[in-house]
Amino acid sequence: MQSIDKVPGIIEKKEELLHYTDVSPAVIRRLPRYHRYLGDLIRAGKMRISSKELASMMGVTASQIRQDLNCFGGFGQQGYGYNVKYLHGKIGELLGTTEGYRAVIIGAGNLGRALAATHMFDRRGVTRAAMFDTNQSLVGTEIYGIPVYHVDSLGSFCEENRIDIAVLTVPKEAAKSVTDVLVKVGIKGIWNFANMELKVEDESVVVENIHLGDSLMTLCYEVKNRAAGLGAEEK
Amino acid sequence: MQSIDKVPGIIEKKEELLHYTDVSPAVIRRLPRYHRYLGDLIRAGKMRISSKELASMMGVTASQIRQDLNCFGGFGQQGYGYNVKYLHGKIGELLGTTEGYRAVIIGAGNLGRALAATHMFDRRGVTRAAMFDTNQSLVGTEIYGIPVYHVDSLGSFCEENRIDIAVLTVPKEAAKSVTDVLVKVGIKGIWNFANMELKVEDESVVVENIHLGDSLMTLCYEVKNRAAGLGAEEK
DNA sequence: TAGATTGTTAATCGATTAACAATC
DNA sequence: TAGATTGTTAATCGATTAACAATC
Repeated sequence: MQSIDKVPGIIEKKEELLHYTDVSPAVIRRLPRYHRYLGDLIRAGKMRISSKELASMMGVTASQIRQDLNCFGGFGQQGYGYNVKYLHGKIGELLGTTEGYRAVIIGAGNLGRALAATHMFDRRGVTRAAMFDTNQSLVGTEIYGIPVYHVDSLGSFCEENRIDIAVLTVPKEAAKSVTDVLVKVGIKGIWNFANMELKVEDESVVVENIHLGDSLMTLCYEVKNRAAGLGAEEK
Repeated sequence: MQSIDKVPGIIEKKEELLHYTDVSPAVIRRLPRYHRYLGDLIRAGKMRISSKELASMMGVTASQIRQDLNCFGGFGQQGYGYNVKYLHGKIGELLGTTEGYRAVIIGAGNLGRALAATHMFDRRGVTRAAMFDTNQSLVGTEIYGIPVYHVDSLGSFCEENRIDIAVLTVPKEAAKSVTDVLVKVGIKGIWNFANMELKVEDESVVVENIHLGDSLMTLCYEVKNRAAGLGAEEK
């Protein structure tokens, strides 16, 4: 059997990760989950894993895992499986963790603070450069080590500091005007928690709308129907 | 043309909304979005809408809307379209807004507070009955009008008050033990914000795992690839 | 009635799974 | 070499779209 540490052949395969504009959204939405599980495996000290084993851990088919990964080139090795650290790193690269993205959080309310407090950003290689709010008693302070500025200075701050991503936790009413500023200064991505679907004309801006309410409703649907379903089965 | 207010025939069609165990998850995940748009239309004073018009608003096909709605029976009327209020109400029913569900929020940190502060719950007919935390300085207080109790009393509270849904905003480490208590007292649904995939053996418990980090990573992927894609097109 | 638009069936498209040859 | 497991093609399955008859 081969050494577990050294995986000859894998590292040399493909040095450049190109942009894959043709990969289906379904595949892309699964990548973070793979990344999470591989992170757990690293922490558990596991060095290699087969698609079969990972599949049974994740509750998906081995075929799907192999198919998904092969959208981006061969990360594994026949007869061996996948090197956990290597695969984790590669998926991380695909997901932009090595790009050094810089983010601002707009809105320093409960949700803004909740997001600021997590390690969600650093863990993914994203720097939280600043927070913005209209509340004068917060302006000038720091929240979890992140400086808070007035929203009025958002535009100039983004111009003076390279900012890639904006996290929007402002009230619905403020979202539009904040977005206009962000688009003007060339923001690349907006993570929108304002309770509305943000539409941006500029094609170079990526918007990810979060609708927690939709998730709650889906849960309620399942609760309602699970109960009914189980009741029916008992009869 | 018919009266816009009265939609003869529609109301009488199907009085009982049965449980639809065979409807695909893809359809169910779209229902909350329809519900949102219909809510907006009500607020805008619109009385009726065709699948075609709604489709163009939402950026989907009219076919999909009709197909989706027909999984649950006919909500529209040939030659007329859909009555906005009626359809909104029916989708709301499907999603359990009329079930009078009662929820507890476990964890009174930033995220717990953020969720407690929103109208997300009342708007969907869900009552926030109580919050729970281990922090003694919070126990006995109220947060946005919701009483805060010690986590130790979670089990007895749920037994004494009908609680359907638990919102988990506790640290990863605490999630397992809290879940055990919840399952024991017969919780129906768990909305899990702890940074891990919660698995519950008991088949009658529905779990909805939220992974905000996955969403952030997807955004980063798109930012990375959009940039690359646009660059390529310019050449 | 004529026009409009649904409900529903049929056709297409895409995504998942199975199978297996390639190869480590 | 033999065994294992990937990468990849082919088969299946499910979801979306198109079309149109039913009907308000």
